[in-house]
Amino acid sequence: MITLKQLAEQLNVSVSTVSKALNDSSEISEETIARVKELAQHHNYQPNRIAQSLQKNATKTIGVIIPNILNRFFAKVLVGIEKEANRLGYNIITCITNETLNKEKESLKLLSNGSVDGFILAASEETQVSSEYGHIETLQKNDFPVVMFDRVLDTINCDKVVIDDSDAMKRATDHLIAKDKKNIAFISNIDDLNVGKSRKQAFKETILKKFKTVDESLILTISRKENSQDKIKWFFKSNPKIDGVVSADNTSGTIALNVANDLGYKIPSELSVIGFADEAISNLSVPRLSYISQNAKQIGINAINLLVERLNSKEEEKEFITKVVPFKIKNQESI
Amino acid sequence: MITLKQLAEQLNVSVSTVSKALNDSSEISEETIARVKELAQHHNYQPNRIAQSLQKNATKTIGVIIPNILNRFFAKVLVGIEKEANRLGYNIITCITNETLNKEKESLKLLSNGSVDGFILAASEETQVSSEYGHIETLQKNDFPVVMFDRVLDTINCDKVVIDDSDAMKRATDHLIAKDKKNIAFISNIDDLNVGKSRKQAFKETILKKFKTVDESLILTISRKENSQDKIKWFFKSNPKIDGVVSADNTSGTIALNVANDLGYKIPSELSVIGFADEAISNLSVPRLSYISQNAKQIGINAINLLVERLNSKEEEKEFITKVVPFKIKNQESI
DNA sequence: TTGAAAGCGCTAACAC
DNA sequence: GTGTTAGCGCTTTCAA
Repeated sequence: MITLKQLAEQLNVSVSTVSKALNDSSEISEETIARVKELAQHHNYQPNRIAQSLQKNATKTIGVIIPNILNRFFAKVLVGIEKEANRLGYNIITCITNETLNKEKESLKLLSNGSVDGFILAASEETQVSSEYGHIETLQKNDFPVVMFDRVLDTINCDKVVIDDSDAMKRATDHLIAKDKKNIAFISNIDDLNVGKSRKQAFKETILKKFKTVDESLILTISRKENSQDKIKWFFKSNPKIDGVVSADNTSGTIALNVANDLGYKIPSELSVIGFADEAISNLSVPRLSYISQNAKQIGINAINLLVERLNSKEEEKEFITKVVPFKIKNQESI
Repeated sequence: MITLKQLAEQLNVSVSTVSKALNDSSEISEETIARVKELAQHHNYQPNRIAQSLQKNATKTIGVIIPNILNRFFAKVLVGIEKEANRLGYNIITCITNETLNKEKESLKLLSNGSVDGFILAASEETQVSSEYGHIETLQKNDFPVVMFDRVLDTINCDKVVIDDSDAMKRATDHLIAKDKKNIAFISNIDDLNVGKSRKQAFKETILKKFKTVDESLILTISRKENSQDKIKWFFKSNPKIDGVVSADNTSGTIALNVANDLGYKIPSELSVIGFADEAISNLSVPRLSYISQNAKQIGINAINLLVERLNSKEEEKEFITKVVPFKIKNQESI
């Protein structure tokens, strides 16, 4: 990598002249600018980002803290963040917490040594259940802007991006009700998460409103250690009256459909299924899963935009906002 | 963020004393070290990484260039890289090329301005077909170590991590042959990729060796625009004699199984399926898919280790090595 | 129109 | 044992 100094020596001008020339300063003559730029081009000069960062006290880099990149939803959010960040001139450093509080703490601490200008964060499962937020508050005390998405902590005061989970679940359930389903089951393998809990809650409320009662035996929660397929199969066999399934996560719906189809259910006449998913996932079941799409990419795009706005107006005391990204329901053969 | 200078002022010592004390230099008295460390702790001092990077001319950051994070394989590799990188004291900056040559070029250029010490790279689809490698060679000329994985370019001379794709495909096919399958089909939605081509080639060779002939009508390639499920359904209906399926990617196998099950095939007696996948994917089909696991995480771990070794011995002229990570075959109900 | 010098936060050679 | 100084590559004020 060639430096300003080296360019200056070769051109027999000062470092500052070269710097100004490359930045099209009006102080420098057209001719010098041309000379400088030509040599810079020739040597493929690129300003050293680290030096710029030190000087400007801004790295143009964002820390993205994500619980689990194997979860399609988070992967998609990351795609949105990355693309939009690049457009805005930012790089992203990704940390995967693997749903642990410890890794989350470590990641934040590590990156808050000047490596990044701000954070985009979805809290880990462990953080949510432990209610330990000190590490995030520390960040804010140290003047790092934080944007939370999806796994949002109510007690933390910052910009947030979410979808209206409860409404999505309500709409999904209503969909089955509208198809005259009477014994609608709820399946979730994310019952330990806040999102999982609020989705379950919304499901129950919707059912309660319609049927005046909730049959708890039609609610299946699957823990991380259990095998979803086995458990769902057992669930159907134990509850033959089930005629509808709402899935709270992005795999149970697929599995439920495939299991039910295998068991001989006529879909959708005898059984309808809807879940949180996307087009690619819906293709993995026969028949195809009807799904609620969370617009994950859009969530990512919103998050990075909120963060960059915050960075660009660090002095002004703007109110924190919570952006609610609309979801979409896609109807397919399973309903 | 508090700085060395500020600490020095508060302690009435020089900046270098503080620096040395924090680094446990033997030049400094026990007592001073204790005083310095106490204040540092109290202020939660962390050395500014950017300043260190500038000084040491090393960022302890790695650029990871990946074609598509929604592909489970790449997501898993990333998990491996991230975890091991953290263990080794490195951060990673992730760029997603979305399979385009252009984004790949841009990402490499952007990060080679001093942002990272080296690169881990899986070439984009477009790069592979275009055979345009100049951007990678430029990197190497500029003394950036590069480790390629999976999507490896033969003409680039660098450390590499791969699995023996051909052998994996051969073994998978042999598995079906051993089950006395006579009309084994091949399904792929990655026929445009090098991996896809080599897997197809290996399949054909294995079939040819056994049956002395390859029935081209039993080879189904699905393009990005087509709907896999529709096409696979049509494929089965057009070729009722199929009694085995090998899938080259990580979705076709699942879809083939679910479609076949829906069409009434008895599995595995009438039809066996095997594909590239992992445990979570295998759970998405009924019955469960037998699969070839690529040990994606291990590939990532190997890649970062090779890179860091290279960084730690930049002067020595070590030979480039290609690490072949073993694959695993997991037998389940589909076979 | 150009250049000299200071400084971002840190380390390390060298003086005292 | 501690301090002074230079320098990593860059930007920016101020002086010429």
